[in-house]
Amino acid sequence: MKTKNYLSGTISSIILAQLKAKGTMYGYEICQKVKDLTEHEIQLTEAAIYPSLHKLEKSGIIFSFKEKVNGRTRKYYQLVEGKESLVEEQINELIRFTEHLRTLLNPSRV
Amino acid sequence: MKTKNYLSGTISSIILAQLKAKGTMYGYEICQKVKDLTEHEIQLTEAAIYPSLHKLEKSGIIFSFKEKVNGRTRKYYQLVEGKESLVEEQINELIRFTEHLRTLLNPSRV
DNA sequence: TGGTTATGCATAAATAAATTAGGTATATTC
DNA sequence: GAATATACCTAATTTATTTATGCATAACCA
Repeated sequence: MKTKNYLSGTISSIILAQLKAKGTMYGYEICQKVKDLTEHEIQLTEAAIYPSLHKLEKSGIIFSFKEKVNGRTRKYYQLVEGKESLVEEQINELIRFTEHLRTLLNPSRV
Repeated sequence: MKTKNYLSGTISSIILAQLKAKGTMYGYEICQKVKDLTEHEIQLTEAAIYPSLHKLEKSGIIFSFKEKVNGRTRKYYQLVEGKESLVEEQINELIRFTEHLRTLLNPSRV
């Protein structure tokens, strides 16, 4: 798919949805998860995800902590407590957008 | 909705889908149609659509002709014959993307 | 043991796209 | 005659991702 530029603006919501579902994840893990869930069609690259994670952390919606696993350092991310409704809102907004998009693209509409 | 940056990369496909559905349309009309179909939530602005239309025409997938209606000039656009499969492919690619996105955002997934 | 792949983080520069902000002009409605 | 709707357009700014790197360790395989 190469996902063209479709991802634009959606990355942060995708990240938040993964964190909401799993609780705690690290960047590389999120990339792999997205790949797995989309049959390798959506490739959330590391160059895209790390800046996005940093931005989300800076905004106070997620936080991180480091842990050493098998000699490699992992930086785990988690939703900040109390921000759940904000997260949900952002995800729902994007879902609503995709529904509108579907309407606009649907060839069988009236 | 303000549609944030969600639209990024989707505009040309939205345009093509409208032209495919209606046959012939002019820019302003496409903007209104998109607004109508999305309860005013997606606002395809003229500043976004005109450059996109010009680009599509330049690429040879659509063509235009002018017509004077009620003293105002309208520039109609239409899909170039023989490009239907290309158009369909582009629309389907975006539909497939939105389906993947839905999976990624779906809170009830496994 | 040496090379490749996988894991795991990160950033700088370039690119691409929409948004912001502006412009022109006619018709209609109040 | 003022505001709104119709109808086209573009330049400059902003913003985001992608391209292209970089570093480092672990695991696999030949």
